[in-house]
Amino acid sequence: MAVRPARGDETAMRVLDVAERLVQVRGFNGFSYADVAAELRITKAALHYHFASKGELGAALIERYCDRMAASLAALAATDRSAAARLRGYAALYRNTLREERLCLCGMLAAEYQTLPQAVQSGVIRFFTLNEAWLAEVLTDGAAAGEIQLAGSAQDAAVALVAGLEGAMLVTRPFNDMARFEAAAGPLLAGLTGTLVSAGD
Amino acid sequence: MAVRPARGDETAMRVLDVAERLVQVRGFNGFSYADVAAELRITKAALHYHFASKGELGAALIERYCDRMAASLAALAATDRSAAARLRGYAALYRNTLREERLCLCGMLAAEYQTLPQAVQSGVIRFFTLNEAWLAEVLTDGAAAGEIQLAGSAQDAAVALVAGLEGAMLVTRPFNDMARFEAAAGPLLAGLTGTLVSAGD
DNA sequence: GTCTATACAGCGATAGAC
DNA sequence: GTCTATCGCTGTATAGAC
Repeated sequence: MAVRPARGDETAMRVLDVAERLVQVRGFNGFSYADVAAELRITKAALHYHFASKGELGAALIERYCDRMAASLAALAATDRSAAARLRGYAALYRNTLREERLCLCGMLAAEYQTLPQAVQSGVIRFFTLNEAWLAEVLTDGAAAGEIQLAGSAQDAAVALVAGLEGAMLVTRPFNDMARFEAAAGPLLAGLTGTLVSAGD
Repeated sequence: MAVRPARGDETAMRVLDVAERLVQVRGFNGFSYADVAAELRITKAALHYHFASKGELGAALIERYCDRMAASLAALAATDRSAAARLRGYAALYRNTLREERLCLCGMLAAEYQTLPQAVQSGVIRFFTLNEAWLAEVLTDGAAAGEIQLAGSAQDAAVALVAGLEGAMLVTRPFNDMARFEAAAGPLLAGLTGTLVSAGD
């Protein structure tokens, strides 16, 4: 089974759905094939048919996650005209994930990074690089249009944004209180756009 | 064995040293009694004498970590006169941890939160609360002295600071490049103090 | 593509000797 | 306080029937 299962492979997709949620909630070292199999009412052996090893499953998870994120970013760029609106839309992706009591898949995997199979590690790197590249472009455009005030490079600001949002999810979930996320995420955008952004924007 | 071992219990302290590093590097679900025992050249059974269960070990880890953090914060408050200097000192605590390729103990545990024994979960909450209370006081004092510009409440700014620093560690370690940490952490302080803070300050 | 059955290592934890 | 020995369970992974 390839890292990227065929789009029509319904069982493989269901496996990815369940495993993705389990990683986002419990971590890569906090779930097992047995957990996925039980939820789908199939056997562990059937799982291994679709994803021979846990590392392969992890790599496929990131692959799909990156694809979907790239699609979300493309949609954001197509919808929102202003850089500030694109950034608010970007933050909303994190907010919506946290609302389901999940962390970002790759934020979770970043914590467990030192224990991950090599293919999963490089996927994590790819995800962050992808995000920062998109953000840096939005920030560069916004700065050129006078919408965004950059203190340093656009790339550095992109890194700071991703770090801030990942951190906001991380320290919010134990308290189960979205107000903490807003307190942590708000200043990230406010500092760039020079505006106060209220919760839910 | 109590959650807080006697200060003179040398073996227990060595166990905590090793376990702490293992959790910070690999996570609570990424290390085992066997790992600790092998490193200390004792048996798993001896470990269980000092910490009957893994949950008890985890609780003791946080207990000591909170004590040490409280001591560091008290030392910072005693040394640095300005609020900005205290905040820089606070950020340096995170930087120094990351330099050893470790995450914050409780940042790591926050990622794994949903899988942790209850006693460990409440310890994580306690750690963040402790940090935010200290930061909120520094920020309040700094605002009163005109050193700090707060857009919202001091408590919200404290939450944002902790989130930003935890996130900076999280997204830096996979890249093994401290420049990423500086890019992510710099704006956190700059936004409060109105100054650009260069790496290493 | 899914099953039963199983291999084999590792896990947290305990009993009891010293 | 540390040991040997072991328990019961779960982990990932595989073989081979259907």
